[in-house]
Amino acid sequence: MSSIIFTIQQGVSEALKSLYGQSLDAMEVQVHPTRREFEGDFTVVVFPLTRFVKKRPDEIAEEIGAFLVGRTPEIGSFNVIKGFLNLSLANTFWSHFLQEISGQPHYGQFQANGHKVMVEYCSPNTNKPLHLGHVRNILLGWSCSRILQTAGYEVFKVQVINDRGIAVCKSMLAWLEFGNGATPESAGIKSDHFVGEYYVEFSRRQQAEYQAWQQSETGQKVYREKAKEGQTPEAFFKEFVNPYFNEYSELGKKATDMLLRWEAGDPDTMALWKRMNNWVYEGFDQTFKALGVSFDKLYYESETYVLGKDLIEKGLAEGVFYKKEDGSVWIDLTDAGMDPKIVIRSNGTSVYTTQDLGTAHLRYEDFGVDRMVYVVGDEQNHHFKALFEILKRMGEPYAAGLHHLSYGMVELPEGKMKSREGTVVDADDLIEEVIKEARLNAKERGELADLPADQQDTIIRRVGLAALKFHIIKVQPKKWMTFDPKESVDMQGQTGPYIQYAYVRINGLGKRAEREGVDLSKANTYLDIQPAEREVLQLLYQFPQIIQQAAEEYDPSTVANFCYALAKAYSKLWHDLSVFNAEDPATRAFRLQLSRVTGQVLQKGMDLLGIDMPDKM
RNA sequence: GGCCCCAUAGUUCAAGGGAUAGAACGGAAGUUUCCUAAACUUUAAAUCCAGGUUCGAGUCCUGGUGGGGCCA
Repeated sequence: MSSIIFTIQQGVSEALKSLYGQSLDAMEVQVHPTRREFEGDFTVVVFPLTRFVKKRPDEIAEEIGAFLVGRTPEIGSFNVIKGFLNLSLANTFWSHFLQEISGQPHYGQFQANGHKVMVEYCSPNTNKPLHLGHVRNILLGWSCSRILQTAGYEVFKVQVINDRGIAVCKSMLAWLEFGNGATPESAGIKSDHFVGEYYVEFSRRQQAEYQAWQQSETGQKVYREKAKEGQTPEAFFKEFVNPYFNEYSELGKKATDMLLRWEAGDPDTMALWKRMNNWVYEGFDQTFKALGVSFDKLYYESETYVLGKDLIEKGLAEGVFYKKEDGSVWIDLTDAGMDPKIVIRSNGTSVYTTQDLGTAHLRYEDFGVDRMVYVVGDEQNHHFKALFEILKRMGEPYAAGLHHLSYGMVELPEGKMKSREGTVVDADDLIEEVIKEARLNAKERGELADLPADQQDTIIRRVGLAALKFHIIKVQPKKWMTFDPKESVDMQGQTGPYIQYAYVRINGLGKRAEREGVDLSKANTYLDIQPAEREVLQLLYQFPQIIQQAAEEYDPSTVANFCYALAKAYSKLWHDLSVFNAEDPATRAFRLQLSRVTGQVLQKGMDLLGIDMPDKM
């Protein structure tokens, strides 16, 4: 299907030549869908043309309009408002369009483009369960990979699991000291939550330890020696938290010792580490499954944190990096507007950037991707800017295809989530909550009453998750968002279930048409296209461009908003016109076909967001 | 100190330099002998401030104000 937009652009270009003897490249002509409140399908913006043609914009518009209608069969009529030339396409164009996409069950799917892209998302720590922030990350990552795949890329989904470090050791230590050998099974708690409780337990114990220490002789002595003049004990000890944990805390020392034993490969420590991490993974897997997401490969920080040093050596030899007298290694990024960046400390240890360099290189070796997308929160904007710049200077072959899909923090109506204040919204609780709400709604409506319990459950899950997922993903990634739990379970208005509902109505029609063996072959004889039908057709026409745009901008919210617009247009059609009970067979056939394609596109669009459609609701 | 991001109805979100800034929730008023009312219709309500560029600015530029982040 050649683009009608390009046809219009070419037509305008020819009109300029033929009417005014001016030449303008067709691609320069501004054409966009006509706004709802005006009549027409596509609009040519004429204002810019006054540079070439010394006439009033509306005069030029009239002349070009007449020229186009005369020689372009797809264009039926036109109207001019100020400098806007609104073109209405012929009914036959829309009729043909519908016939065409009716024969394409995969309308919107692009041909493979030969590019391979990796999408990294989620990247949790193994000391506590997933929370609302991870949910936004996971939904964005999943959706982005679906969109890229549909846009023609071969996609690999990965995550890096932060499975080592002091935080992980804290959970381990707390379990060892206070766990009495309990297991998730014995405690009857989901296994990642079980481990998370020991992390919390550690913090609690250490807090108590600090309180006691403040009253002790040592604590008092430190206060007398180190407090600033006039500083109250409360203020001083609040500030002194970190030095305390590092220098005085018994538990802190035990945790640090454990980290050292882990680094030394102590067998007991390794065994404990593996055991507890496996509990966490088991729990994560349940959450991933509940959210309907998966990964092609997992990278573990315990394996990747040693990477990168050899690349630094190579870069040193090539003059990308430089060594200071103290032995530390740096890269000068000042001409890219950044401060010099350290990549190896003077004691020879590496920094986060170093292992990220190594990991990127490893992934390239693993998959041969020419693009990598990192779905990571915006607090790391600077980190990725520096990382990408370094990879570019190292001459890595995929360096031009790196992208940080940066997303804003999720806040609650009360403000930021704070683990210390216990206001973190847990992912599993959240999922359970929306499903509960969906169940309540379903009961009230009673539509599912005849179905067997397991089918009801499937539907209720889909509806609940649609509410949650759509609520999060409709917001542009880079925007910080306020997550109101009450609104996230809404099922009316601009929500996932609203879109599902439009689909379910269509599904009902389709089933009935099939049951009654309705003949759709007369669909193409219907030409009296109504405004509500035309609006749906216009949106269907945009679908491939929406996918392309979403892929180019790494922005699933584009697709979410499109799905909503389409569902809304269809709901309007449903209200204004009869489909099954249409006046004559041709009209009915046309509307059934239009409905079927709309359902197909809604399903495909929502699939790109990771949202499944129910048959009934 | 340096760099980056955000600011739109009461609230949560839209708006590829283009028309009268669009939805949803909440508020007010309606629609069901007819394909599922999780729907539809009507209504009140917003671009942080001051300059500038442009035929045209929520959008681009400069300077403020407020909020947030990052780098030492």
